Amino acid sequence: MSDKVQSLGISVFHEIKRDILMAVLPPCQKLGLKMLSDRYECGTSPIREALNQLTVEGWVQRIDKRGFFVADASAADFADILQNRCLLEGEALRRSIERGDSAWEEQVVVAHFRMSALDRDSDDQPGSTVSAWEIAHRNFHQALISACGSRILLDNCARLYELNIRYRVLARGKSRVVRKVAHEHDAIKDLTLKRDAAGAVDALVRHYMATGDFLFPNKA
Amino acid sequence: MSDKVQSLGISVFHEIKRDILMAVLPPCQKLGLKMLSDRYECGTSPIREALNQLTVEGWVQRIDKRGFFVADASAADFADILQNRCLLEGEALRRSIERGDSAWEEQVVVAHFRMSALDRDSDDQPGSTVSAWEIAHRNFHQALISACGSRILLDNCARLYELNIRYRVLARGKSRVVRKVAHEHDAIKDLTLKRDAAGAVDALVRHYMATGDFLFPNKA
DNA sequence: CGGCAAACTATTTTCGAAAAAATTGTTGTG
DNA sequence: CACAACAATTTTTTCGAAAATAGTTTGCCG
Repeated sequence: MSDKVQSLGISVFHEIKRDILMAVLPPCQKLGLKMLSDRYECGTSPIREALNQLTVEGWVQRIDKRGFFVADASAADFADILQNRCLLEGEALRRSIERGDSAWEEQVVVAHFRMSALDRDSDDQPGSTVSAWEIAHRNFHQALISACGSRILLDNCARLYELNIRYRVLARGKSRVVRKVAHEHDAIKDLTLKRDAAGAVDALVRHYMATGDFLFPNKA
Repeated sequence: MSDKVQSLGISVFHEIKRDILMAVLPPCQKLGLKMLSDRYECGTSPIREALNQLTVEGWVQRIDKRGFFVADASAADFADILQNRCLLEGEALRRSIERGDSAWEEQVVVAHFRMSALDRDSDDQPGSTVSAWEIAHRNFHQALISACGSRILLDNCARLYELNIRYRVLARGKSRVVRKVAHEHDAIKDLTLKRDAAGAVDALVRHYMATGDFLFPNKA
């Protein structure tokens, strides 16, 4: 299925991104060329290629002639990501509800069903791979906004969504209690299918803000 | 002032971006490594470095193992950029008006004044350099939203703004008449300084949409 | 002991060439 | 004449090393 024969630079890009996202490579970690070259078993050219892209996407910070570092993580940055997600996904959901056809509705229903099926088995072991639930959750949120009609908006939402996951991973362990989000997802799905744009967007935004308060109770 | 000793990859990044923006490198143009290596007088490594970053920013399209191309330009893409600019800059302006202090007001006044001073000398020769008015115009719009408080939002606005310029350049010559935008800028500035968020955002959005209709009268 | 410069080490940046893959061109066959 | 298989050429991708720059240690002198 997946293209086995793709450039090293591209596969290394995804590997490094995953390792930063899963906090295997912690914030501010120096990303030396030699170290990465050993770790991912390839020359420095593909590594450099990946790092350049990751820099633009906000995963990596570059200091000219001084090297690459994993992007710093802060409550302020997290809040910024959250705010922008609310703005962008809110608008995207509004447009999806306005423009979505029945095929889109089906997508939403299926994605929600698959995610719900995984809710019981909370397999969030602190490994280095993305859990099945994480993928299903991502697909659900993606499905909601998939009919918005704007490629740029979708790309930005996807980018912010991934940046956000890192904070969930970083905060994992700090809070024992697992928040119950299933009913929130249910509400978003139902309001969306009822084409209640204002209600659905409101539920989505509150869903995100609640997550934010949960991870960083101190800051606004 | 400017750091003379910066990496080749970084300077080439800006050069190629400028050439795509100024349509010296037209849409869909094949960007062969050898061709670029000759043109910008350096090895292929810095070129590749620049192209990877430009790909993420949306200036260049990459097809794995088949090379790089200048991103295609279409009325649909232009409309998408425009819509997203309205959404993002609208929100950014709203937040700026809410949060901006007197230093911000000064910035807006100064930027507007400097742009107005250049309005008479419309020096938009079809060269390969960005005109003084273009820079002043950019600064004005940047100043308006500079107090929004969100780095991510500002970065996205800057990116979309630049992507938008290319369409202005591409459409140049197709329409003889130069649109008069000075009074629109005046209105945006005045409403902003009056802290009339709704009015200012409305004026800003209509300003952008009018530009869109002007460049592509056919499409929505 | 402390500041400072020279020498040394480590790392990033850049180049040029080898390896891998795609594109083009050619020949032979149905 | 169409078309598939094969050879030749071009281009992308990757590597390894040279050049350039940053960081560190050493040694000298006030």
